[in-house]
Amino acid sequence: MVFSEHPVLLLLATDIDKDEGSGHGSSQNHSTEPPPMRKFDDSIPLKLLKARESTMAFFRPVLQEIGLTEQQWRVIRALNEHHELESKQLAELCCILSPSLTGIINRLEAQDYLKRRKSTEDQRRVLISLSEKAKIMFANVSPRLEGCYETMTNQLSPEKMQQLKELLDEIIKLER
Amino acid sequence: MVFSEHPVLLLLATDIDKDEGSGHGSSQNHSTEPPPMRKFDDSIPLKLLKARESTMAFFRPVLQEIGLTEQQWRVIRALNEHHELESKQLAELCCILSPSLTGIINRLEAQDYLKRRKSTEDQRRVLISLSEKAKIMFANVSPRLEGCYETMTNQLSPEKMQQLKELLDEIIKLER
DNA sequence: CCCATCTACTTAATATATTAATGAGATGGT
DNA sequence: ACCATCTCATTAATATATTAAGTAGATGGG
Repeated sequence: MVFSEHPVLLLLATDIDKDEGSGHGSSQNHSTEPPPMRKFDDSIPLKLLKARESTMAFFRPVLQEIGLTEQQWRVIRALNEHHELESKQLAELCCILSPSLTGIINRLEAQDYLKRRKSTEDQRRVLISLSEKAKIMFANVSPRLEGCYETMTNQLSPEKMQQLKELLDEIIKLER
Repeated sequence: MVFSEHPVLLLLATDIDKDEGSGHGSSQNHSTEPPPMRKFDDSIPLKLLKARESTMAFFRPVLQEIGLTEQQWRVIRALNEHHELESKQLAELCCILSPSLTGIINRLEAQDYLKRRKSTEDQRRVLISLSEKAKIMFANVSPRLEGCYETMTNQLSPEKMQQLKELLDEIIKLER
């Protein structure tokens, strides 16, 4: 994997106008110069973005049907496992920053999907839990989503899915 | 100014009480009961989200330093490879929907990072290309980002990275 | 040529992401 | 008890994501 390149050469390279017909016709490389920069769509962050999109496509129809966003469902799902959580804990579990979570909680509360109360020991903390309505909805919807998950897993193959999980866990652990 | 925070990714040692399932403790399942649901953070979409966050942590400091967002950089990077693109093509390459792209282009144009012109044959199409300022900036910044990429790759191992790419490509191909 | 239809882009409205700042409440040292 | 300092949640400001609606320009059939 070579990343080193001369900025100047790079600039010159951009002067080569590629025809832009939907395909990436990169067949005209006549130079014997150092390998060009990593191609745009070879980037891991971009692939992770696309992959996430592909997986969400399996679930979106169901969520859309019940009128919940991805993030709202993540919050409800986390609360289903933990009964009651502080805002901060919820944020960590759901990978949602606190300021975003505040709005999400407000909207879910307005729909009677959850309740908030203040901790008696520490008045700063807000404790959040599911309403009965949310529990019932969850019980109805989650089997359908599990079905979607199974479909997706089988379409790739359970082995590859497992392998992917392990690699993702390693990436997640990386510290910059 | 702390990036290392991203509290979202530090859910390693959260002292969130575990057990407490609503009545149905889940250590052992009856064979007749429906299988317990997948645990929350075993979900592939969530892992993909976290993994993307982890990878972006390697690049964010550099982007932040030059005052560009992730999406803005993606656009500039794509334009660096293709010289001139229609809005629609750019959207597809960058995985950004048209309405978002409109705003991103406006802001980048306001900073003199790119130029837009209308196609002469088809007045509907907008053609976008980098300004000289952007090309120079790109030439200066991209080597640093390539360095970040290399650091990340080595930290995981190039082999695993390659393996991950292949699995992600398979996921991306899945059709719902 | 006329018109229905389609396409590319934009606008609008709402939800979320991100960083900085604020306000109420806890905490420790003196 | 007093005060500087922290912490948690929220607000503010800006950028993006997402769906729906709108607008101008192409396109094909009658």
